[in-house]
Amino acid sequence: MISQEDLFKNIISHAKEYGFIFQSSEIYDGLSAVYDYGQLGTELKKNLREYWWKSMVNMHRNIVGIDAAIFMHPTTWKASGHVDAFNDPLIDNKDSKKRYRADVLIEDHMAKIMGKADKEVEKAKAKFGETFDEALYRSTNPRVLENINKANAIEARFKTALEDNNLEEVRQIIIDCEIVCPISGTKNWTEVRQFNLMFSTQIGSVSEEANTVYLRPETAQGIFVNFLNVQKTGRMKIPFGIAQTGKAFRNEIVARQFIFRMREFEQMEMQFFVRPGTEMEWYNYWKNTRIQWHNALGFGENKYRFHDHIKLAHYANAACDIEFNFPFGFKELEGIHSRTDFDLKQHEKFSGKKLQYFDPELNESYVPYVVETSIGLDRLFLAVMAEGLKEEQLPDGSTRSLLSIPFALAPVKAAILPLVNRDGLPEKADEIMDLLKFDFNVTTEAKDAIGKRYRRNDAIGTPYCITVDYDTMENQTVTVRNRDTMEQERVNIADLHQLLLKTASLTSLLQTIK
RNA sequence: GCGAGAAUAGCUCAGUUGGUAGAGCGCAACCUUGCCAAGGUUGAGGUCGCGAGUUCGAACCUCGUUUCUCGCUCCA
Repeated sequence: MISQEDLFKNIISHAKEYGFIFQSSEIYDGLSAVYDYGQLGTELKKNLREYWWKSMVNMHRNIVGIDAAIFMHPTTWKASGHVDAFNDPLIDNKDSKKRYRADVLIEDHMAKIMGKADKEVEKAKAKFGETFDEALYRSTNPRVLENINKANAIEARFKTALEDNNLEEVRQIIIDCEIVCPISGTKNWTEVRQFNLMFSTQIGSVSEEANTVYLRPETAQGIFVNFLNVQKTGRMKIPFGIAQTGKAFRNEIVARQFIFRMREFEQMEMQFFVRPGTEMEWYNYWKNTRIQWHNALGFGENKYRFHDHIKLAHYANAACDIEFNFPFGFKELEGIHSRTDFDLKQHEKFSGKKLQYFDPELNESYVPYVVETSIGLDRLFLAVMAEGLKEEQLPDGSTRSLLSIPFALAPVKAAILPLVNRDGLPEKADEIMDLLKFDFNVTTEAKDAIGKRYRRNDAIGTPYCITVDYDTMENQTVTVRNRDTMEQERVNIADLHQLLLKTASLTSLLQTIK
């Protein structure tokens, strides 16, 4: 039995060995938390993207897709809250050289003070026993009140400082509260600085402040700013959705776990615009629809779970994650958020343009509410690799490396293999490839013993090995070997296309979710 | 960001006290080969992650650094 950690290491080395994923700029020692997709990884990733796109866009008559630019007007990110909310105030202790989040230090300090008040209450509780009125004691005892007031005062001051973006004041609070470094125990603090999680660059030749643009930290805003363009030109009627796949960029302080958290990653997301008041209904609809989509991959329902957010982001009135059981535990794979009208209202405010929909049924205009589904393509890729990769024990005692992913997702659908590399068999294999290559990614290979070629294809997840033998030359049939069962059946060459379509195409997978 | 571990051929890994760089698998060519990682011959591929230091001499010892993994931390 191999451990989860070993499994994860196997995934990483298998992904490299067979050309799924390479570290970025490897010959220069790599770039931290950036990865490249190789020849097979690109195919698999493309299939996953297409599975998502077809099910979300093509299979819903009221959802359309766009492809917004990565660069957006800088004001976009002021409106969205990213310029403020994506800034973490950081402070260093000069003695211990440790770096802390200033807001965390202050919040911990407040928690400590509140803890003192709670302790006082506990003490009194023990003293007075059952007759003790906790609420009354809390609101009257001077020592408890003092601590509560102290904490509230700090909180108010801190909140003001954050709202004014006053970093010096944040530092002053830390000094005034006499917060010490947990390591060195000193109050020798540096200035508070902000570490922006957005990457920035300049447009034009002069690097002035006004020309600073950001690489988008999420794709959603490209949809919100195009809301009216799409609604009007597409004559869309609420409820309707706009979908998009594309790269997003975050300058993570800690980016780890292979392709799970990267600085550059791909999102697949859909913003669904609904009549205000109906958002919870749609929120539940999409929770249900999305989990079904995941379950259609056949990894088992116990691999997924919902995680409802208790602490909601500033834009949301309901939010949950679909978590997947990765080799390193249950982690977020997809987010479903009820974003209210926050985003569109913000863009109205900052742009001065109306972003409203006239609802003919109600005979009134309003800013629609938004329900978002947002999934990380790279995380989905990792989930598929983790589920598929197996070291299988065979009855004869040997083992084989098997990538048992859904047929529809396989990078290569079929390998056409001449039994031997002569007597016209390779040419026959080429003929079969010409029949299939327009609709399916197929390969042909004549080198090495047939068994070795079977195993190589097992390792990259090819569902079928089509073998051309001497009978093929006589009666136009081939043997078709199933990747998972290793069993073979004889099939007419003329039936191969239909077989792949029915069992290994995206169409076949999409039909299971209707 | 902190702490721990790791880095030698495409992959998995040996490498003794500091003394000319190794294996298995894989890869390429040819031969052989009638269905589950077959055999043979030949060959390519490494300044041992990178940079300093110690030493007559460093894959090996010391320091720094990069990258990866794990645990904290963080995470719209």
